[in-house]
Amino acid sequence: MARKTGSHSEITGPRIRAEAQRLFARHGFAAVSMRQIAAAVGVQAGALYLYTPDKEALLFDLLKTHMDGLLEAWRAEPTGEGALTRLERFVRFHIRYNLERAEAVFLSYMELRNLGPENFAVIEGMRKSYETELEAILKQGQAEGAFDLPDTKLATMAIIAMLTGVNTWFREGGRLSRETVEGIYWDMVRKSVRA
Amino acid sequence: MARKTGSHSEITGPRIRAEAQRLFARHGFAAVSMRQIAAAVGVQAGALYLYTPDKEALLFDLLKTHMDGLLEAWRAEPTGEGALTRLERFVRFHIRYNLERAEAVFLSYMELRNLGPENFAVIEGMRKSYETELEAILKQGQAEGAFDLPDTKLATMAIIAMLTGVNTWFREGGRLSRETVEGIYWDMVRKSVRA
DNA sequence: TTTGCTATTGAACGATCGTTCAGTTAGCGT
DNA sequence: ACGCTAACTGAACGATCGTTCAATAGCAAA
Repeated sequence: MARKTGSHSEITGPRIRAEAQRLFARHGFAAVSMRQIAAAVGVQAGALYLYTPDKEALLFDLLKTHMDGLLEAWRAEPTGEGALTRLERFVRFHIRYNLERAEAVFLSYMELRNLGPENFAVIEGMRKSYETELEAILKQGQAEGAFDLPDTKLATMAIIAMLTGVNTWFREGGRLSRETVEGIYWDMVRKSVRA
Repeated sequence: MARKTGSHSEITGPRIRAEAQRLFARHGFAAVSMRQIAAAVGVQAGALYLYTPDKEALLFDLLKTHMDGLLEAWRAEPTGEGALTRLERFVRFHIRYNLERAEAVFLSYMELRNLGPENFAVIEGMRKSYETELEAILKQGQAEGAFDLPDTKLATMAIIAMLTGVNTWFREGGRLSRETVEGIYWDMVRKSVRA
């Protein structure tokens, strides 16, 4: 037995990334073996190395892909004029986008330390530039006199932590719909920054 | 060579827990071997099993001890009468207590999944009861008419996530002192909940 | 100074780890 | 029908994993 019937790299490749993401998110990068990933895909461990040079590169690919998607999606989002409108867009976008990709978000926050220094710097830089998007909005609001914030950097971190926290407790089909949650969080954020 | 000169269980025990906490926080539970912990303590791997039945129990002990300390410290905190005062106490307490124990906090959030179901339930229950402390304050403020919150459970999660987020970026000796940070966060929280 | 206990070593256990590679089969253009 | 190549197997590599245990050295009480 060697090649499997119906096997194609355009199918196996994505499946490997999908199963790796699922397993890494569930058990943690270090706790998941290449053999477990292979088994989930339905393939032998050696076959994974046709798709990734090593285990860390597989993780990096997942994180990089996620951050690329996040930054691109935010740039594609319609941008309002006033800081208040832009902030509401950001709050709702962040909650929605992250809830739709819970596994990838989880990985991006938990498994960064398993990257080597260069790979770490790449992801960290992308995260930083995402945070800068929010900070720019806060600065604009400050300049407009719509917000009253003693420190925009700190407010940026506070707001992002609060929004990302939704992922830790929100469950589809629970007591509150995603739209309701978006609304309530937007309300709290709006009040917390207002002049 | 068997027993080391000057060796005592009251010394080695705490050192094992301290080094384990440091290494688990830095590299993750699954990525740290018993031999690494032993080496950090200056002992052979087998000696660790005089102090813990297995690796998971070592992690559980760290998490349990941390949560015990957190709950006890909060109960020892002076409790104001008004909801606003009590909320300020909580905000400042949470930031201060967590910043002083960054490694333990990090572990409590990242390594829960490495516990078996029973151990997991214990820690999860303690976390829940800590969250309930905050929610009680929010409910009181709601009843007093001092706060305006559509959902106290959600506000609880939002505030805790925001406060705990300080640990991800705060560095001693940085641009802002811990007291300043406490003040700014308290300002944002106060505004976000006010009627 | 002997005795009993405490603390630890060091070797060993089987299992599993990430990774490599020669060999083998399936798909496909010719 | 053939030959080339893409896709994968299965076995193997040395390293390391968590854990156990008989042997032993330092300590404290007698």
